[in-house]
Amino acid sequence: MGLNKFLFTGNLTRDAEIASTTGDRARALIRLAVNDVWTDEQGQRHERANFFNITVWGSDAENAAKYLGKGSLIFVEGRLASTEWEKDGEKRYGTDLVATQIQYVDTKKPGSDNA
Amino acid sequence: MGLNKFLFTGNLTRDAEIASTTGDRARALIRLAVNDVWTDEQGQRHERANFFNITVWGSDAENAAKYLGKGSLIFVEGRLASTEWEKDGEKRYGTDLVATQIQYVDTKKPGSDNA
Amino acid sequence: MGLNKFLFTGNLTRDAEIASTTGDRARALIRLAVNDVWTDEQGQRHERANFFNITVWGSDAENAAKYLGKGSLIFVEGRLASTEWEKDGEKRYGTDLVATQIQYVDTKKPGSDNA
Amino acid sequence: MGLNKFLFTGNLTRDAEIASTTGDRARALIRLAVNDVWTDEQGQRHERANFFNITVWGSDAENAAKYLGKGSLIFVEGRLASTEWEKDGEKRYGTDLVATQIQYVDTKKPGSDNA
DNA sequence: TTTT
DNA sequence: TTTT
Repeated sequence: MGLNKFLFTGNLTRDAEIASTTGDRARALIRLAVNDVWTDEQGQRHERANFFNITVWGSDAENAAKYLGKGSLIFVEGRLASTEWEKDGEKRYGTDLVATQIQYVDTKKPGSDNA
Repeated sequence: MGLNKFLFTGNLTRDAEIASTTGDRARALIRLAVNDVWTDEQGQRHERANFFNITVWGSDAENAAKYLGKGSLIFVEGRLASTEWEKDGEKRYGTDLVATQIQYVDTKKPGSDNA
Repeated sequence: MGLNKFLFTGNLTRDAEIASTTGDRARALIRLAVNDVWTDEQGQRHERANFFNITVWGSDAENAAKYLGKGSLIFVEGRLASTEWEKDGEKRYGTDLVATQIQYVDTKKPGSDNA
Repeated sequence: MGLNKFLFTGNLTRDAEIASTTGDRARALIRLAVNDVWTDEQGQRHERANFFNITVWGSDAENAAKYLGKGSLIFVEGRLASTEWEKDGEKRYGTDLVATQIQYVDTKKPGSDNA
């Protein structure tokens, strides 16, 4: 019921690929670099990239695998999901990013147009 | 330069507290439950809560510690930061959530009004 | 396909009421006051209320009419729709606000609890 | 004090231009098309564009005039302001959209890169 | 480590 | 007054 949304613009650091298909539902993984620029209190300019793994489902996943390559610029909207799992008897917590919508700003993949 | 934003509405699962102060800059941690309700293809209703740790800085942190208690309903906006660290010689990757704006929708803390 | 969202917290300036029902679909109108506080460059504090008419559909409309009265505090999420119409042979343009989700923060209506 | 926010992604329907400058404060107007796609209960696909006028102030206005042309894809965040005025002795009410943040997703203006 |  |  609560609002749960993320918004990114960034570039793929590798080609999008189908990671699995269960039933008829494809799942792709997108590795995104989101660039950050800021100036600190001393007026010094800084740059840093943040890297995110984003899960894409269904026909969005199939389109991503077809059209999105390394370097592609996209706008992504999605939801955050909290996860927990166990490793070596120790509980761990993490955050998953699931895309609900992708807009192709600049498709770098050969043979694809920006449609 | 890229767009990097998250938006949540949710309830605190515990009182907000100052976690540390470096120089004059306070840092608080907020533990947020964001409730999700959806109906699947079979018309079955599902509910699930997602839990997020959100870092708050400066005067926002001080106000959070003063006014936000367990159960408080807030709107939070912020940025996602990718992190990497090592444990037992193994690289791990995660995602931090940093608040840039908090709006108090319903303050549950005794002694605080919704002003 | 584009992102289109508004977010408000505010108080009703009058009781919510069903405005019409077409088929089985109810439509209610909510009149919301959203308070604004800011300090100008001279450090002077200002206050102002903004007033918005928000359209609510279906079961949300029925619930609003049942539970939301003058003074109720709510969180509303919704979409903006551009409209155009003619009056006296002159074209006019406006903006409609349509709720997609309402959270009751404080129900002022007698006989309703904050559930 | 209340939350008051809008979020759009859309394309400019014309070049951004400085509308006025008072003191040293520039004001620009952006005309945005926000595309909407949905499928109704009959499975029929619909498309519609919503058109919004957004006011931009200060250096954001100057940058918009420099970098944003017809077709540019942007993300805009801002506040809604209710307005009232009189025309022919009749009171009219409207809603203004004021940008607080603009992110350039795809700058179409010749001579500008997506920096 | 879990809120309404 | 309409963009992809």
